Amino acid sequence: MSQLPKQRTEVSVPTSADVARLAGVSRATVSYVLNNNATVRISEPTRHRVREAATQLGYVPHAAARSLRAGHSRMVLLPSGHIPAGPLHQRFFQELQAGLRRLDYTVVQYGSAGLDADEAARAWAELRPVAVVVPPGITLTRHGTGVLTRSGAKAVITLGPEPVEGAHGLVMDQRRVGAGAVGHLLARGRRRIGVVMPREPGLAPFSEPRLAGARQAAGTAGAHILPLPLRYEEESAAELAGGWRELGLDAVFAYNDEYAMLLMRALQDAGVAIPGDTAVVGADDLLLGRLLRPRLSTVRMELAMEHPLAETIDRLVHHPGTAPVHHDLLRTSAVHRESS
Amino acid sequence: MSQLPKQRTEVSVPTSADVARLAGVSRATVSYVLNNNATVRISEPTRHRVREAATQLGYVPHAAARSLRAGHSRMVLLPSGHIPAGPLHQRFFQELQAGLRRLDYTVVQYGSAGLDADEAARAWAELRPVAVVVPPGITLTRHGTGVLTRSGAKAVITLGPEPVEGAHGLVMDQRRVGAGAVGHLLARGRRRIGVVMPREPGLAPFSEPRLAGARQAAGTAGAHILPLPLRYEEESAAELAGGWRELGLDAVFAYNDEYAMLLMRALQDAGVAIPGDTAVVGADDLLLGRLLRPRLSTVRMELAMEHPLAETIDRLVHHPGTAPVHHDLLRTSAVHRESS
DNA sequence: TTGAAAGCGGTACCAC
DNA sequence: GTGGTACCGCTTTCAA
Repeated sequence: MSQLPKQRTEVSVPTSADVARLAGVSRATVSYVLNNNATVRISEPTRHRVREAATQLGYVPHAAARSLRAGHSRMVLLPSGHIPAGPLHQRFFQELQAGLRRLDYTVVQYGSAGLDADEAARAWAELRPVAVVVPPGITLTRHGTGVLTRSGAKAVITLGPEPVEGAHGLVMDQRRVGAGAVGHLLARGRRRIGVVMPREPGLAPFSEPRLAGARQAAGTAGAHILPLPLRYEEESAAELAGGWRELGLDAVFAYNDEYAMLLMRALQDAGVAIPGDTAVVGADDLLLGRLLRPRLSTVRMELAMEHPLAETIDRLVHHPGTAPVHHDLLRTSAVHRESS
Repeated sequence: MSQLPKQRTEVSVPTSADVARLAGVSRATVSYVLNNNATVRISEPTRHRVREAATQLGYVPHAAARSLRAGHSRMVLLPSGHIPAGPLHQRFFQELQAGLRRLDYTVVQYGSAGLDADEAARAWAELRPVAVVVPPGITLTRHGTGVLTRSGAKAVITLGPEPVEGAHGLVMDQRRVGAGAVGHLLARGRRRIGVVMPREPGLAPFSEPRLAGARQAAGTAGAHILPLPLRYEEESAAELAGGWRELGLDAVFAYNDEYAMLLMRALQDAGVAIPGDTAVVGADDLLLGRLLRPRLSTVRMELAMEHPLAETIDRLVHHPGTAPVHHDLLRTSAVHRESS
């Protein structure tokens, strides 16, 4: 465009060469000093000059250049979707992140909403992460797993409801949630059980298996299951509650505590007695559910991990090639309160 | 350790050189073809052979190498903390992310919990992002801003309650929330107003300014403000409610709807009439708040953005050096329901 | 139309 | 102790 000798309006970013020049040493020395390389002995005055120069220039090493040279990164990639995580996942990721940081990994969440499964896997692979942890709600295919491992990922771990071939599966089988809720309702003598299916997009990876689990539990007992689509809005709940008696249900598993609270209020407003006419069970054991009257019965979820996931990942990184392992981590327990 | 000639158990990751070799062309040609470079004409047979080779090898370009060569990345970094985002922020980030993706940026969240402000800024700078968007709850210092811009970030934007020198501030002044709540309560004739201060760590960046805003609004009207520490647990709420009458309050702004629901239940259980004895106001306008009886009054929050943030960022990236701009985006409106 | 080669920033081997 | 230098994977200029 311009004939000018390359505009220099932007102050150029200092490199290790700049530090070397200012300190009057070579780039090699700069690298040794700043990385506290123990295999080589550098005199104290030199070390000082290098550090001085680095801080003076505001030098920050270039992670990409470093990992390019090293041939590997210490980045653990967590694809993230658009689903607001429940309390279980929040705690889980919190811990995972803290654990990985302690082991000196860089944890990065990559927003993958709106990409199809294989596009997404390719996009992740471009970053050359050393490990990828795919949360429930994000689809990972067999092909995607292949792309990731072939691009150098030492550990590909899926947390989704379904195991994926080639990836390690620390699976959280959502069917347990449905089964737990329905089991509880059956034990309390209920036989015609509605199961709320959120209409909100993106929740299907959770709601479908929960329904399947509910059906499974009901099947063996000869009980009846009826899916009930519901939007997370008062009008939708009022509508569902309006036709409630015609449904002939004596219980409902409401997907989670939030939908349960919504539906329970609508049922009460429609004159349905709880738990007299209909028992209501949620899931997640939210604090707010305990504030209702009647107090909301719920399915509590916990993760059964012998070892923190961060350490498992670290082990996989050091010993790759381990045959994929599949564990179901989800433990559920029905919590009986007053609504069932 | 071992004398073996470098274990080759791990299949090496295919590079553009591998693709070139397989296709019988040079690396340059591979780059041209795979990037659809329009400035150079490559024959159709060659293009085909290259693409063929790439898919056969499962070639995925190395993002770090690419941006190293290019001298810049298209990565927008979103540091993230450990604070569960409210509905406002969730929507906001959802939109931001989608918008940035449409403009072909790579959006990456970087877990920064447990790092001090300047360590964190340095860690972000190592990734050489082209832009950084710092959400409320993450501290960015003036120094941190300097580190980021000197490392090549074209846009540093803070969303925190406080503007930061050197960074663009799309500020969300949380004082408005407190002021809105208290203004509403004053208008309804309340004069002795409690303000719930969550004891949970990490919420101070929100709760402190909300309290300040409450004080400000009360000050001009000669009303009284009393901070009320509260843990998000039933016992803590029961304790607070137990000594309620001695506090002599006729209203409470409960930080947000969740704390409001918790406290309101405890007050009702302690025999405090709502809104008769004490008015309760939350914030966030959660659906669940509408399900209580009395329905929870709240402060609704919205963002007033003329332009989507993604486009603003894109503009800043193309025209850096723009003087930092500070806008307060937060618009609040008190929503009167039944609890006040 | 294609290829050779330089160079982005950092690390580590090998000389001196 | 310290410096020279090759190289990681990719893009792009310049020549052929």
